[in-house]
Amino acid sequence: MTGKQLTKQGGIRRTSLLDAAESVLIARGNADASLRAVAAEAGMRVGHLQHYFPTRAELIKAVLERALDRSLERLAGMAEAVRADPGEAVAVLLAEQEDPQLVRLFAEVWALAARDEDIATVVREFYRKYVGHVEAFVREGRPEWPAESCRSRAEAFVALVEGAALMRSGVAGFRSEATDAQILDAAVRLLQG
Amino acid sequence: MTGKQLTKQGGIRRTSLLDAAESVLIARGNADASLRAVAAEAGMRVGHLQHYFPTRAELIKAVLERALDRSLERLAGMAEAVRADPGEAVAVLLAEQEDPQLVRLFAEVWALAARDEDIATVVREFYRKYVGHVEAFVREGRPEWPAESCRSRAEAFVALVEGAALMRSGVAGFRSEATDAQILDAAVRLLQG
DNA sequence: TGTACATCAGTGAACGCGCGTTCACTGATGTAC
DNA sequence: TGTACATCAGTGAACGCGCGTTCACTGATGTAC
Repeated sequence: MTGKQLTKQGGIRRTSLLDAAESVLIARGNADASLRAVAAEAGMRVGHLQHYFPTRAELIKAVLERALDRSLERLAGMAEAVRADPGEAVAVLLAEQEDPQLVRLFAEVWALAARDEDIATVVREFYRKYVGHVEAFVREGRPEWPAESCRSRAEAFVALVEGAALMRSGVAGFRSEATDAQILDAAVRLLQG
Repeated sequence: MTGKQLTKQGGIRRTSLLDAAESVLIARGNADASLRAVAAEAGMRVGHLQHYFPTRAELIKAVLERALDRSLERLAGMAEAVRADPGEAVAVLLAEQEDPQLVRLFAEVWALAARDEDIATVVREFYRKYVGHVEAFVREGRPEWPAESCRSRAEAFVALVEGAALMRSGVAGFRSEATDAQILDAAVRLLQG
């Protein structure tokens, strides 16, 4: 896709193909997300889809990249909320992760990353930036802490939050207020001691 | 499979089919794990495989059930180690989760559970028992704590440990001693305050 | 403003391939008398 | 101990199907002069 020029209409079509592919990926999973299903969801023909994404691999990669970028933007937008009230901000983060579609998408992301080195690179880059944001939050709250401590706390925080998203979803079904409170407490403790 | 009688040889064959299917599932992922690949890995014909597992869905389910049971047995076997030194026991648990094949298998488990209600039931049951074991560890260490607190701490613990397994793997690549120490500290704090 | 032309948008048929499943079959093993 | 028979183990060909990809094509849009 790198060298391809898109008209205004072309850009719109590309975006709706990504939307369609994302929703098919969430609904059916990678194994059953066929180009025909994606094209149908977008109201296009397969050949037309291939005009924008010549191979299936390119389409899937583009879908995941866009979704991960979106997550990072959401996180970056939380900076002020964290400053105001870290506990409340983390609670909001956990609440956002209750979205079943988001959990399904991330389950696909992890499974694909574990197997496809191309996707794995994208995903590692995502978590590198994710940790970078959290590390900045930690640093701001506890400027006296050494850099390495901020980083490792940020990484442990991300591990907890990602695990919580998975376990609080339908996959494991940990959904009680008491559990949420324990997770929240542990998360905040990692952020600010 | 419920009503099928197996000879001694039949039992051996069934087991090696499960072994083969598990290793193909780990190596290729659910999307690319074909019955032909599994049969070849086991040195059998497809028709022969189907004698033991009439449909693909039954095979996959059996593979996951066996793998999850194995994980639970490993956990149950840790009871004494937890009693002796909880911190060390958790460190061992984290170390075991560094196995890339195990992480890949769990990535498939989560992705499948998020989509297939039959698998989801199996997985929820697994986590119910998993939490049960951890809850017993908490209770033993802090008998004065109320039951609900033990349970919610156990659930938060499992969320942290599962997230850590994923993030410490190739998927995110959080692999520093400092991060492991933070995770360990948070995990032990959930177990015993 | 008009014309020519390159490029992008979109169509539709066809390709070979690997898939899960079905089926009819033979050979091996265990069991009842 | 021997025979008959049911059941399990294993073979191999064939099925229809949906898949990703290729390709030659027409129509629409933008750009250069």
